[in-house]
Amino acid sequence: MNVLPYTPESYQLMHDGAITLARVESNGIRIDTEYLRKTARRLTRRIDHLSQKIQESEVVQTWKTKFKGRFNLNSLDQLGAVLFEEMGFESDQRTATGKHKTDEDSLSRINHPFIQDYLKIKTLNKTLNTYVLGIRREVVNGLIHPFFNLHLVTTFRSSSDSPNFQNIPVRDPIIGKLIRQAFIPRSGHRLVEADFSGIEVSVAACYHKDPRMMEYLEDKTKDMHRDMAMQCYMLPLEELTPTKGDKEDTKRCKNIRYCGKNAFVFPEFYGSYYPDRARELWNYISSMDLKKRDGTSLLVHLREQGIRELGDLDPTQKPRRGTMELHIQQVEKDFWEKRFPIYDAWKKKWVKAYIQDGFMRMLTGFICQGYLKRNEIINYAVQGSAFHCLLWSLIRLQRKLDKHRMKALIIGQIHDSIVSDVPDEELNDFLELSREVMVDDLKDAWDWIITPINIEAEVTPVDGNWFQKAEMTIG
DNA sequence: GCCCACCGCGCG
DNA sequence: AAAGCGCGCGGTGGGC
Repeated sequence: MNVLPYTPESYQLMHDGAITLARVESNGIRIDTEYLRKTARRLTRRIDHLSQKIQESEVVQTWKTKFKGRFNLNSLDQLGAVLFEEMGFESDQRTATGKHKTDEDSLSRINHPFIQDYLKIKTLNKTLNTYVLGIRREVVNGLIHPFFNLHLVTTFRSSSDSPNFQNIPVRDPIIGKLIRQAFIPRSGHRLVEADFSGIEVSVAACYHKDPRMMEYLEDKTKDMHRDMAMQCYMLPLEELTPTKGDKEDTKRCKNIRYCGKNAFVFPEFYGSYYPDRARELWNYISSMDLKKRDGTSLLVHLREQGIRELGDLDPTQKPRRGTMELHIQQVEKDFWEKRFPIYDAWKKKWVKAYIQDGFMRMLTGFICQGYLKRNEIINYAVQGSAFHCLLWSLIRLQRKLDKHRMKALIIGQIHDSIVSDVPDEELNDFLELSREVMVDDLKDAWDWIITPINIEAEVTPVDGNWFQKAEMTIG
């Protein structure tokens, strides 16, 4: 049986959302085109220089001999053939269609000086082509006008294109700085980014209502990501509690916590399982240089705890003793059976109901149907409703800005955050309005939100740029 | 010259 | 029993 994919209230949200986002698109985002021009030149020079350098490498020599006139440094197919068929490097990693994988993870296992330079060139090319040139191409009268679509995504989230404003680099500080310096406020303004903290975790909790998760969300002294990082890396709490005023140590703790969050907690929520978790947690130790306060690598620390190697990661074999694989298998079991059994039970119940009914209804009234995999059934409801919290807030914020005849402009949206271009003199009012809408009004409007909602705001200096955003506490 | 599948990678 | 969710974009390589 087919069901209308929306209820009247969810239809209204899409309708109001489309109208408000049209205004956001029309406002546009100011771009420093002169900076982009210079950056393009600099990047091009660096790429040329590095490309020159690797010409001497035996890999390129072999490559040219094999492919002659067809030689193309950007061809990953050719690179795979050179490395794995010609030069005899081992790889058991294959793509869905059976080709050798040539992503960063696979390539970095190859011990050859060429690889580092090649990966560097790849990153610089991506930065230049997708971001510097891609953004500059879209500038009209000093502004870009990214589209924010509401009709494309299966989960009823939004997407953005031309250019995509939802994937601007930020995780790599060097690349993030390079690109974000091009995003600037209008004269006398600041850029303000207001985002929900952990909205997907909160929304998920509104579905499953696991009491242990509720404790984590309600008690600000508790920290799930930190706790899981402790358990995964077998560290005492003390090792994850930064020494006050010590910036270096704060960063060390932050990095370990980051790995707990992004290599264990979120992937587990999305449906990953222990072999992949063990591998990523293990790789992060070297790539992020994770260490204890006294400077010993977590690899050494784990060895002292009896974990000497990663393991075979073969799902048909039982993990061996003394491996990270076995340890993380146990952490995973504890995670779902002991820590969050109610969450676990909800997942099973939710999937069973979907298979029985043929559709699911989100807390925001949107309806998903069709042939979905287990992980999709679990994740769609959470991802969609989390975004609807943002969309509802964006609509409401625009109404309040209009009502108060403010000059602040909403210029973009990134799934759980709102980006605005705000005159300096309106800053305090704007931040207060944002808090009012995203925290108070939202909870008043939707009584299914049974968890605390928190937001953070990051603000740039007047006439600064997006890279200079810094956190501002607004409750 | 255009279209498409695939791969890889940027973000939440 | 299965085993990471959602996007957009750039490049290659093949087909028309």
